Amino acid sequence: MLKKLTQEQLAAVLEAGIAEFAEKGPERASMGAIARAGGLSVGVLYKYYADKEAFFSACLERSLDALRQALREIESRDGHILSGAEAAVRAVQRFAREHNAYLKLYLRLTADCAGPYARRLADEIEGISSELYRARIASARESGDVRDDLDPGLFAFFFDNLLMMLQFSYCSDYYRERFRCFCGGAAEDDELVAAQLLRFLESAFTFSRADVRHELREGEPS
Amino acid sequence: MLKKLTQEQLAAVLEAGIAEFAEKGPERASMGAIARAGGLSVGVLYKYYADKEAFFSACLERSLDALRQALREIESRDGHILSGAEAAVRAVQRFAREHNAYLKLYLRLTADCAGPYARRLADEIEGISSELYRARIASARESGDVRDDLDPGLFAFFFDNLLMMLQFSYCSDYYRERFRCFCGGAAEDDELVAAQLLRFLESAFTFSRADVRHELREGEPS
Amino acid sequence: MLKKLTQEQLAAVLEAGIAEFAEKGPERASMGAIARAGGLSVGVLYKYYADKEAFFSACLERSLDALRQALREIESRDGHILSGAEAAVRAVQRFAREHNAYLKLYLRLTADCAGPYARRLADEIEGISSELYRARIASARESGDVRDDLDPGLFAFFFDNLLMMLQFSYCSDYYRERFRCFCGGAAEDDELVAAQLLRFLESAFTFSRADVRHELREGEPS
Amino acid sequence: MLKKLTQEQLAAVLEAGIAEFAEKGPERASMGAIARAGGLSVGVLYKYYADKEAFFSACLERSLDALRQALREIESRDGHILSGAEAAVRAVQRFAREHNAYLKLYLRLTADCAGPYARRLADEIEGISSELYRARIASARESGDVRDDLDPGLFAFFFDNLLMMLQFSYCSDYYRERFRCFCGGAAEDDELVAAQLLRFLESAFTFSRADVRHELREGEPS
DNA sequence: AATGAATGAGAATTCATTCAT
DNA sequence: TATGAATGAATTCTCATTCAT
Repeated sequence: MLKKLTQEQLAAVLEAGIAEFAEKGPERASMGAIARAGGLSVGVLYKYYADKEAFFSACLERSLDALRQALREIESRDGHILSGAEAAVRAVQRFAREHNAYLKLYLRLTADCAGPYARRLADEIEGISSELYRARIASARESGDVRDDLDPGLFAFFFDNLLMMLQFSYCSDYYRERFRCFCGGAAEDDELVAAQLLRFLESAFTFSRADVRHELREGEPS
Repeated sequence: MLKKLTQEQLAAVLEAGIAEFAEKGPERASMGAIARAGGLSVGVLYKYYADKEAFFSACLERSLDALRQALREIESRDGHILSGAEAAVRAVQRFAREHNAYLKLYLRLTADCAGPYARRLADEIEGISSELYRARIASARESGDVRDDLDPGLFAFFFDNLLMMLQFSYCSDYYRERFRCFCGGAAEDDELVAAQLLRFLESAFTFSRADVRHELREGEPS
Repeated sequence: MLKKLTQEQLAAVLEAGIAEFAEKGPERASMGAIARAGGLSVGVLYKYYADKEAFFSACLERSLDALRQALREIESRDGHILSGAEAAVRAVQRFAREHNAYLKLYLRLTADCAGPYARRLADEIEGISSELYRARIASARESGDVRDDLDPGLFAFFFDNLLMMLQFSYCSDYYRERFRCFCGGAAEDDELVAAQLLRFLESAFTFSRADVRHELREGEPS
Repeated sequence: MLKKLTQEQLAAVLEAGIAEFAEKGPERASMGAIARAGGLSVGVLYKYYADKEAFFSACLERSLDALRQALREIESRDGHILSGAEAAVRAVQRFAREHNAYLKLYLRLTADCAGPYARRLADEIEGISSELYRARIASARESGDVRDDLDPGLFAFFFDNLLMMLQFSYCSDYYRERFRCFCGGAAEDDELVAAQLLRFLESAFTFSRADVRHELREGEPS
């Protein structure tokens, strides 16, 4: 009996598929090209995956596993919300550098408005992070670490928006160029970007106009 | 020499193209269907645009013209940077509601990593807003309206990121679903969203940890 | 405007299709080969026929039109049932020589047990001839031209069976060879075959054992 | 040297093949499915049969063996030619009911105009029955049991044609439907069909117009 | 110059056949 | 020697692009 597709081969086609799907889009990606890139024949590919659709799903699943894994790592961190944010920012930067293609694919799917995945994907992925962030924000609010004049959902939404855009700015040609447009060489300096974003977030998270006024008043002599 | 298409005809195909591209995606959009919908024959379409790619690019350009127009309106406003931000947020909301298809198309562009236009278009489009925002921030910094501990480029970048994501959250199926994941029904309440985002921005723009400490100290009796 | 497929071209592809379907069978027939043989590109073929199935149906319809036409010619003849039979036999011979491919196709379809056409075809084609023959036999019986001890349906069935086999014996390789096996060179001699078959039929049609006995008795002197 | 497949295994694949070929047709029948159904691996199947074509041929051969066997049983019968015909008709009916798939396959063969086996098989199979029938007719003619105004070959041919069509009328969907078209419910009544066919044959076999006239004359008083 | 019919390259998918194990 | 996984040629069908009218 011939050995089944080894784990390496399997991983290879999936990676090839992710790259091709990310690069060309699900429609223009060619199963033939993927098989070749993955080092096997179309035939086997179709032995393991019923059709393009099924194979695409498998590629997607692989990408999402990595995404979820990354999320879970951030999730596990305790401590001050800002250090959580820092962990998230760093994770985003690392993930974007390491799994460029995964994010390209993810970005493409989010852009394909008519895509049959939009809804399911959104619920599956964003469900995790939205829940995570909201909970974190709620508990931080209780301990007085964050302002209390913002809706936790919207608060989490704005935060995640900043992370998403950062992610994309590392992987899509368009967003990378845009990043450079805005920031010039600073775009290459991960440390700088992280530090500045955290400073931006710290303020947004922490200080409400009311608080500041209040603190000032508090500080005043009676 | 070709008799130019009348302005109406041109507008008609481009709008037809925008609608079709936004709906079906660049791959599944059919040049034939677009020509028909625009009241032209494929032949003429190909007289004016070298190929599908070029035509897509033209549709995009038209969408972006509208975007630029909206930007210019904001640009013209003077006054405090926060009222500028408010104008921008409102503009984004209005534009997203009115020109759904334009934004879908724009989103697609940003996701098409292999698109040969990505780079050029990024420079062209984002160049405007980045310049605008940076200048505004610089002048606001001089007048003490915004913090001075952030790189103006990154500052502008973070701001624009929030606007971009808001935009997309109104037009793509994926981002709309994500919006709901995070915010529930609040996603439908433009006023609430605008107000909360502005509050978030105000803090991020205005208060640095140093300032707050400083102000507290300043407020203390000698 | 380019001319639509001319009638000749249309006829040409259909003939090419009939030939290919008859030769290779509906599955193995290649649309590409048919288009080439018919002198046009696959593209046009698919412009005029939605898919292989639809094109096959069109080929079939063309064949059946010819068959029906031939039947109608026989049908119109009046007179003695044996002269009707003679007309039928001659028609079968002429048709088989002229429209070899049509009959090959027809034979193939009748052999494809699982084919989706079996039922419909049978009803459509055989309905005509069975009705025709039965009516003819019934009237011939009334006028005493044929025996009256056979069920008209079975009678017609046996008659048509002989015609069918004769038909096939002129067109399929197998049946032609079989024909030669049985009859040697006589198989080539249409006149001889027709004459002998008619003699065979005359007896089968006309004389029942009872009649013969009866006639003998009748002829006897009292 | 290959160890031969055991008789059981051989019989199993061939039967599986016959069933699959009869059901799906030679094109859509899958070698893989047949091997599986027959309890072998594709590999072995291809060790024993060069290709699909060759295997199909072997299945056919097996079917035909059964046919020949049935023929031989009829052959052995002596006696009046009409009782031989009766035996043949009954054998056809029994065989058709019992070995449906064999006949379907045989029918397919006769329809496959391009089949490279058509010729050879026709010679092989039809050679037997044509020889048998011709001899029988010749001896019957000598003993005055059948008319003498027909070519023995054509005579045998017409007779076999009637048997063949009867056979097919019991097994192919098309011919079964046609049978019903012509005969209605009578098609189900084997006894009736046999009786009527024999009556038809008796006349065709026995009475020539000349004979009848002659007998009449003979019967006349001098 | 405009038309839209025709072209044909290219993509998905199947399955007979091979061949490494 | 048996296995059944892997191969890849061949087929259907689509649609961007061309070009005869």
